[in-house]
Amino acid sequence: MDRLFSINELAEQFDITARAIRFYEDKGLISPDRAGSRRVYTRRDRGRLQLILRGKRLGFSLEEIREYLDLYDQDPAQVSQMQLLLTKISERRLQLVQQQKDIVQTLADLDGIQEQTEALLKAAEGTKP
Amino acid sequence: MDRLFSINELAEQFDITARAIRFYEDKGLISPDRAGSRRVYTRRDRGRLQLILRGKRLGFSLEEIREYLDLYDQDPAQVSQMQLLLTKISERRLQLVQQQKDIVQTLADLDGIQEQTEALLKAAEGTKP
DNA sequence: CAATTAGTTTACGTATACGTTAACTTTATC
DNA sequence: GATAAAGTTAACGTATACGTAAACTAATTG
Repeated sequence: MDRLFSINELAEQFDITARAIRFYEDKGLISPDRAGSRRVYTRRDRGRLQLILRGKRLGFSLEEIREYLDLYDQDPAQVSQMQLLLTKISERRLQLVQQQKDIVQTLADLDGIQEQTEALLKAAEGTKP
Repeated sequence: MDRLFSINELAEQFDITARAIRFYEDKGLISPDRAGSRRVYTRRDRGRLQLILRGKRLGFSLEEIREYLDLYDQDPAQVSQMQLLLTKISERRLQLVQQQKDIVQTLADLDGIQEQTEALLKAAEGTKP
């Protein structure tokens, strides 16, 4: 049940290139085991990759995503680091809430344009037949 | 009441550089009038700039934003273009809805990490005093 | 065992989104 | 009328996120 994946399997699953996955590794976002020289990915690695792609869809840079992944990895054993962690979380939260507002506004805008366009289409239908 | 703006006024208002604004013009996202050689921005131009920045916050490329702005500009007089317009709108809508889901999921993740961290902080408080 | 097939590293190339001088022109101010 | 302040174009530089080609190795398959 606990499958392992090759780099090309993951690439296919997520519709990205193996090159991209290697690049994320170069930048320290993911660290698969090796079997000899071959990269071997666990389900956990796969989950990380999913988080990376979600971060990208949200418009974050790979550097920002790396910081974000660190939030998950932090074993918050050291109290000194925990406050920093909470600070980063609330910063990230502010960005995301702003994005939510932007999306709501943009979807409303699109609604408007769509309605106008559809109305004009209907009017045009009545004209020609 | 219908103010005009210089490039540096706009730059300051939106906390970006004049260079960025000129760059958006180079890429065809905005086309201010000129007074001699100086760029002069109307309130409408200002609105466009706001849309550009919103698009950026949503992670769209300038090229995508240009297409998006075209949705606003389209005088949908030609029926043939209207169907294309509606198609683009629904494509954009799919992206934004996916982003909404991503944000909800990510905020939930952050909630989890934050709760855990705060619980650990409280436990640590009880330990040392 | 020859030949795919899959994977590896290294290195250079490229699109995007500006930053940063440089050299020049207007416009405003003293 | 000199000088500063604001603006202009042109050109080169830079960080990010990969694409692409080369040259190699290891594993599988007929």
